[in-house]
Amino acid sequence: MYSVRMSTPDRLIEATRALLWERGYVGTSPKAIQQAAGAGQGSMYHHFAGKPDLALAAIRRTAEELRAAAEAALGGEGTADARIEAYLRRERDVLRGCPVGRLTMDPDVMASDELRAPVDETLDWLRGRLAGIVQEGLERGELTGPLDPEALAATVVATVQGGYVLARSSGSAAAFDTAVDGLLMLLAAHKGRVE
Amino acid sequence: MYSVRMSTPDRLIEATRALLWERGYVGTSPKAIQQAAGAGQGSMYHHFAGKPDLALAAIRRTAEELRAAAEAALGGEGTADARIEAYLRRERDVLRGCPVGRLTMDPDVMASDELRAPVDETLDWLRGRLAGIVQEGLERGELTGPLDPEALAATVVATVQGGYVLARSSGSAAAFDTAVDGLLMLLAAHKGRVE
DNA sequence: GTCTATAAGTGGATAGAC
DNA sequence: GTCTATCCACTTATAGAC
Repeated sequence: MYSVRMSTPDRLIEATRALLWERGYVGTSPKAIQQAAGAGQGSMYHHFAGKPDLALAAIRRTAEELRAAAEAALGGEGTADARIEAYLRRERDVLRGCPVGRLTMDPDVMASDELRAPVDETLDWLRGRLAGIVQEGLERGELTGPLDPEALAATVVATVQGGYVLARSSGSAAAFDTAVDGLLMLLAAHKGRVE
Repeated sequence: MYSVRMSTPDRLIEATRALLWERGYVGTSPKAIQQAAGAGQGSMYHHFAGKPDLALAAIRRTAEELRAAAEAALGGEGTADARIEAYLRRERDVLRGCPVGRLTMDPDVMASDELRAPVDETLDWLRGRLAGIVQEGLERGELTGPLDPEALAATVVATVQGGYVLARSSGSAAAFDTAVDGLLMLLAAHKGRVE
């Protein structure tokens, strides 16, 4: 039950975000959303056309938040390798998984172009942002080749997404950290000299 | 509808495997299983106690198959790095995702110790198997340090699991391959000399 | 072993009163 | 804007006949 100080649409969106994160789209019912939001049936259908419409609003908000959190780590002032490490080590609710990435395993989300778009765009933006940082690092001598920026960026994002899988499977956040440690260990061989 | 030459329990298990892979546990109903298996309601409940029981049989079979497929690539004769590369590049139904890993995003699977066990055990076995190969590679000089076998193994598994996420998100298997390319590129710096 | 009947509850929504 | 009533299909079974 979200704060009464939030508007009903906001409470509905926040409840949907939490449920999508925890149970996915298929596992989330309008009824569950209404109960979590403290809103009635009629109220929900007054503000949103239905479950897909509400899910879209929730997914967009979650995607935007993820982007902001990633940018906070990636947009810093340090060297390329330091910013990538900051991103990899940023605080996460590891056992809950990635609120955006988990949607890729949801058949109904993937079947809808509208619902799928924010997911695709977010992960794509992240890869591009990381690739740019790697490229920059190579140009500045903070990273030394041979290193393909696009490939490294994809590996970084994949390690994070897969780290969530390992953590949830084992029931321990440590598995995520171990995967990140392994990636940073491999990356260490490509650190350039500080000038 | 599976081959009539399969026993009814087998057809039910195979149908469940396919549906779990595609739609997850939450998204799979007994009715859908029965239709895919060409079996009636009564038939299904005669052979299995219910949905969780049938899912357990399906998950166990899928886990065993995954293990066999991984071992086929990892148990070969080549150098450590060649076997890891063989594992990473083995043929996969990339856009369908990992039939075991996707279950970690299923709330009902994670909530059940019985259903979760085969998932955890499979990914854990895989990590251990890879770590052993890395260790062996270091001892034989096929790989050169500094390289923590456990961490590298976790990164390899995470890259694969995350590669599926990237591929499904973008709708293209190429995203998986790019993530794998990035990992192999990083690993290349640790290849020892062939004696 | 397989089939049909039955059932209480949920899923996802529409209609109309307040 | 929010509430209650109503709807039909689906979910996840159980019971008992064949």
